[in-house]
Amino acid sequence: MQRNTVQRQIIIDTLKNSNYHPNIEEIYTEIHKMHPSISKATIYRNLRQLTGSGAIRRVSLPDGLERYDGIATPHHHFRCKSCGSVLDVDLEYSEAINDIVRQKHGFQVDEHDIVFMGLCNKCIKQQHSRS
Amino acid sequence: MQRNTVQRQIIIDTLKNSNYHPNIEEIYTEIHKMHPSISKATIYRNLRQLTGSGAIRRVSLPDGLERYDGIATPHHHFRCKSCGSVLDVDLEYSEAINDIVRQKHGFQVDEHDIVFMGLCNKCIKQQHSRS
DNA sequence: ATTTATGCAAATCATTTGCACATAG
DNA sequence: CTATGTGCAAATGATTTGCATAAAT
Repeated sequence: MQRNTVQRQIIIDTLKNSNYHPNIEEIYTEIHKMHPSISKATIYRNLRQLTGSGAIRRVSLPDGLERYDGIATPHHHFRCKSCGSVLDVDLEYSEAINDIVRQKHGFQVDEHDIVFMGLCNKCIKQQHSRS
Repeated sequence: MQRNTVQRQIIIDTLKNSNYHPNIEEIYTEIHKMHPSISKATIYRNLRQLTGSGAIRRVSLPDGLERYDGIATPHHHFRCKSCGSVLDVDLEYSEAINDIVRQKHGFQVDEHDIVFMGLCNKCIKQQHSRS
């Protein structure tokens, strides 16, 4: 049975309080400030475990480390090609699209993730001011 | 200027002839059968280069190695949670959804990837026969 | 009391890189 | 000829694991 350790709770809290989808390195750095005794191995083990149990979500994107998301409900992401930041997208999660794929291919479709790519607002502004 | 080497062509051909999105290990193994002198470093370098130039695509999925796709035009994927295979999804690529996100957030949205997850036909059958 | 989790360090696995040589243009 | 690419082996970086100890139930 899974236990409720101090370390695990700190990891969960850190993730819930972060809204920019940190990778393991960033999570470790953040936690290390207040709790320098928590090891990276523990963070790795817990992130894997929590992802498996559905308590948190992993966000896989081209390039870069895996990122983690404290929001467990499905939602979509935007990744800025310039600064690399990953933002939540306010777009209704469509069950209907799962059905379309199921009907076309016969697969059992449980979920889907969408990753949008382009330039974020900050980088658009910077590009304009540079010209 | 980029050159046209024998090795690069073999890597491209191998990818075009594969329709199941191999990872680097699988690409290497396949190439190694016929061309044992081609090194893994060369495959790494070329996959990176070809992805950068848009000649091939990288498919990033949770868990597992990066996969590569010889089809350069955007399309979506399905990943079987049971056997791990990655299949192309026959679903029209929608530019409209990019616009929706652009209008809502202000981002410049160039493209998006959708990954569906569930059980593939083979694994659905196996599940039934096991019961 | 027993099982699960932690911290550390070492091991493993994937990927990149330095370098001497080869080859495409 | 010269710039780019290759193969090899070594280096790097991320992640996992073995083990003794600690903590949760």
